[in-house]
Amino acid sequence: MPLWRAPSPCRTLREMGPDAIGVPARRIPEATVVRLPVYQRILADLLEGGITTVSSEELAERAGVNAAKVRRDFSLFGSFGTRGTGYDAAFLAAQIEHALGADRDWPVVIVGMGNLGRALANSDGFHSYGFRVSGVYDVDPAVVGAAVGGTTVQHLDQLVDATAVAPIGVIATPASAAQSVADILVAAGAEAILNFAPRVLVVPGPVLVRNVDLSIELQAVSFFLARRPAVPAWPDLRSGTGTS
Amino acid sequence: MPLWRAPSPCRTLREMGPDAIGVPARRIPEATVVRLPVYQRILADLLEGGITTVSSEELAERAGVNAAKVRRDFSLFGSFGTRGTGYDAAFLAAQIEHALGADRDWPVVIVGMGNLGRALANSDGFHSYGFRVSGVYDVDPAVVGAAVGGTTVQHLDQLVDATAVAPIGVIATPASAAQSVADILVAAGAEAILNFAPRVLVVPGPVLVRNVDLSIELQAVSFFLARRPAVPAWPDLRSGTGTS
DNA sequence: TTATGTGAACTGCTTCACAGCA
DNA sequence: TGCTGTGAAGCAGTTCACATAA
Repeated sequence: MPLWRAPSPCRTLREMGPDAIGVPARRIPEATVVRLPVYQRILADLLEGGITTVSSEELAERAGVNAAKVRRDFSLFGSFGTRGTGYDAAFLAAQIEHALGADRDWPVVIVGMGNLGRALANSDGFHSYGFRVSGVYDVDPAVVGAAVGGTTVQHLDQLVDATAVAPIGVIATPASAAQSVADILVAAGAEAILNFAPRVLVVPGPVLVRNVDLSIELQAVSFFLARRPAVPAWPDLRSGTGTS
Repeated sequence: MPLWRAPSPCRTLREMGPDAIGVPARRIPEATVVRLPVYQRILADLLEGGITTVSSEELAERAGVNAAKVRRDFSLFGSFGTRGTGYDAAFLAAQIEHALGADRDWPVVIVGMGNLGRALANSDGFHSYGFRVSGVYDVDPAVVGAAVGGTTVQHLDQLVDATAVAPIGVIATPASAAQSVADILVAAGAEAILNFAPRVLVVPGPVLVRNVDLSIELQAVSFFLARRPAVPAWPDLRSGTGTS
């Protein structure tokens, strides 16, 4: 997770004003937010397979969570299901898409074109759900000018106010450069920063920061393995829920 | 986050038996586990800067969390601090290192040598804290045989039981290949899988799975931005806590 | 009959506030 | 006096269990 849990405010629809279209005002738990993309992916798979209706149980199984959680998650946004039947996959997918803002255009700039930056710039996830890589930056002369993910790598100096048209900045630089890149992104008007560098960033209040640290998850793995009761050929308690 | 929160059991030290050396038996919350690497990083910085003692407040500020949380986190492992003074940075770092299992050797195999796989294989995080990339695999003939992160890329077919000496498998393949790679890793004896592919994996009970989905975090960003009260030039409530 | 939507209970994590110790 | 360690309170997220509706 990700990782560093954001204590984000997560404003309700009612607080949002005009955008709230008959949906009850609720605070959406962050835990729910990060499950929405998973449901969305599964619904897309189902639709592609010609399945038009799905129950909370079916969805829960595929998402590796429990059915009550699925129902609770959706109920936070309104009543999308039909009792006795389940959810209309297409309708549900559209609701989630809207909730995630995936029906809007989200230009993204990525700073740092090492392997990670290139992986991100080329990934499906950064070219769908409304996202669009509008610019990629680096400082290495050997990299500047190259074509990556549909754009040409520009020098970081060019970033000055590129974020005026790209509210989301992604930091994929080494840790040592992360804070100064964050400062540049903020100065250029970034509203949110997705930080892949292992550093805690300091940014002004209104800028949203989310951190993803690839090696923290690995360290969490070693933590759990280190205190495992010695590689048990232990009876299958459950098989199939994926996570855990 | 990382992301998909693992409802992991997180066994206590006492349950662990022999390894528990006078430390109180407590269940360590997952939330604490993922903070330990952050503390560890900060302590390393402090030590490098010649600072030998640190208070929970100082540490909290640098980690972007609150001081009570820092104290609670450490107290779960024992009483490491000195009242009136703070924590001995080196001692604390050693305790965290031990808790995370970073004082052991953790061979890791990585499957999928696209940009992400290469980023991981070359990253510091996979070559420190006890981790060691013992093998990297792919199926693309154009990639097999190349040198990456200190080893040579082998064909996936060679993986058969490489995990006998590498309990941790990392999946950095496209989503479509993730489940079959997971099956191979499990068959080869993997005890834990760190999955970067956007797919919920199905694995037998005792295998620990943690998922990191790079684009879910991006989608969470758009969720929060989408319901922001319209780019407020809004009074700094707080500046400096980084995450939010 | 079936499966949603939800009050209520529960579990887990965070934060407060202060006793206890250096 | 200063800062840790921790009961107790508070808050967030999950799960139960069932009323409700198709």
